[in-house]
Amino acid sequence: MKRVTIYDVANEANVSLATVSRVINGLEIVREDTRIRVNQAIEKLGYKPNAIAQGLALQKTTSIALLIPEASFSYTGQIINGLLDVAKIYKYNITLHTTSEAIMQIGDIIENIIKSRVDGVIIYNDKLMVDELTALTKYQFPIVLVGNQMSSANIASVYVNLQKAMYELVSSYLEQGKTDIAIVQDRKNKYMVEQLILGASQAFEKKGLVFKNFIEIPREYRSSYTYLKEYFKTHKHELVIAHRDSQAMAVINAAAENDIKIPNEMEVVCVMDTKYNSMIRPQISSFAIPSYDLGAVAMRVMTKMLNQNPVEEREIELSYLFTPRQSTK
Amino acid sequence: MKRVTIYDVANEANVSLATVSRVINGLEIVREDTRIRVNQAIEKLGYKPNAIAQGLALQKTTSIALLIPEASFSYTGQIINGLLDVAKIYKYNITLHTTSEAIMQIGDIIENIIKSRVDGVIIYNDKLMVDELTALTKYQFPIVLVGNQMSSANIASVYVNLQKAMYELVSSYLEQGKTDIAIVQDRKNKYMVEQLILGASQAFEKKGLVFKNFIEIPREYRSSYTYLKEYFKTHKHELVIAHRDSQAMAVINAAAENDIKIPNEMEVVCVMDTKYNSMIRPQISSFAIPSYDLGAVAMRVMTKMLNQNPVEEREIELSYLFTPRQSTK
DNA sequence: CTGAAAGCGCTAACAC
DNA sequence: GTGTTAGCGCTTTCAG
Repeated sequence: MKRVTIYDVANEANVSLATVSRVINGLEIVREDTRIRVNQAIEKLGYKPNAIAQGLALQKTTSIALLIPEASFSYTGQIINGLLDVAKIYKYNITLHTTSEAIMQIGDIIENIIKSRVDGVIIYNDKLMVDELTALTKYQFPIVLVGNQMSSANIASVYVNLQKAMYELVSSYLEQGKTDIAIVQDRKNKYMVEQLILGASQAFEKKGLVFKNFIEIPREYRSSYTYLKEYFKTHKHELVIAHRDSQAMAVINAAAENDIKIPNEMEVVCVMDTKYNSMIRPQISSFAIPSYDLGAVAMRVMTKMLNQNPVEEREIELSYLFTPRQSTK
Repeated sequence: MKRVTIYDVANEANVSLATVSRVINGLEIVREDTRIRVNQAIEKLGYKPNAIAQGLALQKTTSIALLIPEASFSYTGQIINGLLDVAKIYKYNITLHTTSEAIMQIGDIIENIIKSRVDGVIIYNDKLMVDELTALTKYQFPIVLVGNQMSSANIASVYVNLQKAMYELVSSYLEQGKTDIAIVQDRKNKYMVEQLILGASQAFEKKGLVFKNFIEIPREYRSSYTYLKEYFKTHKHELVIAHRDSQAMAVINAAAENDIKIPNEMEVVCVMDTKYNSMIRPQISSFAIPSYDLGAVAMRVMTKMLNQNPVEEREIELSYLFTPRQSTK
């Protein structure tokens, strides 16, 4: 099929290309009959406006870049879905970019994003990447962070206050006199885990105690599970907190292998909620994080910023809900 | 930061924009010293070529659309990762599009993709969507299907032969005299399940038998699990096959709740392999499907087609490997 | 209400 | 080697 341009349509309908442009953009100032004529021509020729050319002329691409850490789809999936759903509504396209562990690449990715002239960038990441952020900041476009609290002139953020969540959870355990509480490291989500530790430490402090049970998975262990299996031979806690479902499962399995009964001898809480938490036995207690909403709201804020609408709140905190299951008493 | 164009760079470096263009495109026919001068100007002004303008001029966007079913990230994650890694190498951008159950939207999505003038489309989907495919076919660009076997002038595909996998698996059970084999429906992956049934039926036929244990989850059940819990009160099979991990887990859990011992009283196999299969206890036997490679190869084939390279094989079959775990004897 | 023409930023002949 | 110029397809004043 030959490329059919606005020009062909104009010819076919015996109008100027300006008129065709008006029709496809729904401008009211076109007479009924010529509009119909143009539409027929469009139909007949199978004309589809070239978004690239429009982008050039309008200086905007109606597409926004999504930056997420590599291989994180299982817990990013809902966020992406939320994002895409509202992107669809506002007719925005999403370009997908992943950051791998190799820091090197990140510069290239940013460069690539800038060249692509997206209208905005949505970033979901563990680490705050301050440098990269400022690099992006230079280029006008709005940035929405999901998961991290932070804002500035053209940066907004949508997040869940994990620190508070952790503070509340840990506090409630401390109230019960349970002070042997541990957090499992999640290398892939360094920033998140920092928040967890902060919240826990705060709760401990309030009780005049010090939080110190951070279970670090040594580099040489391929998986948390292999390490934890050893770990629980000689350790046991009243409560173990993990960030992701797979880590929580590793805890559950490793504990089981060492005959530690859950929840009676040890309780387990997973922070991020996924469907897998309720699929394993015992089902894992977790925080219901509104992942879908995180994405949806982020995209919504983005569209507001793009339309120069006043954004009342640049730091939007979404609520969580602790969902007790079988892994806690 | 003001928009800086190729023109500004040309001015700054006292050359014509053509020369700047040559430099940024790495054409050799530029003298050393002027190239350096241009590069300095680029550096100084912080110039980044406008990919949109390039796209218009070159009639290609170096970006390709990825179309996947909504909410399928958990089992599509690896595919996307493979895709993106290769895309990065070849400097292609990926735009993400998801299809929801509502068929209505699909037309809009296709329309959108066409308008965006991507160089190609990669589709991962359960159903073959023949209509939509032909709609896309009209528009020149190459299409790569992942998961489905199919090809034509500008359509290639990368897939795993699940039918064969199923045939082999079921055959081996039939050889052992185990004929009570069931497959669990997966609504989200209709096409895949069809293949499973085909393979199983074939194996049965060869033995002069008929396969008929297709466990259909009634519409009214929110989840497979709630249905299966009832189902296994009155049913038991020698082998149950599920497509996705979550379905297999539902089987395992529902069986356990009805005191059916796995694998002794009933064996379970999951087709698609995810990390969760080995996280649940008993660990679920499954086929190791090279998801990452599916994505990577798909993208590689795409680049070949885009560069008019001869594509030796338009239907690329990747191999699977049965990985026995605790859910089978 | 419609048309003419300039311009969005860049590439690619074609001259010099 | 480097500059000139004509597009790429569309939007948008500005006239009429």
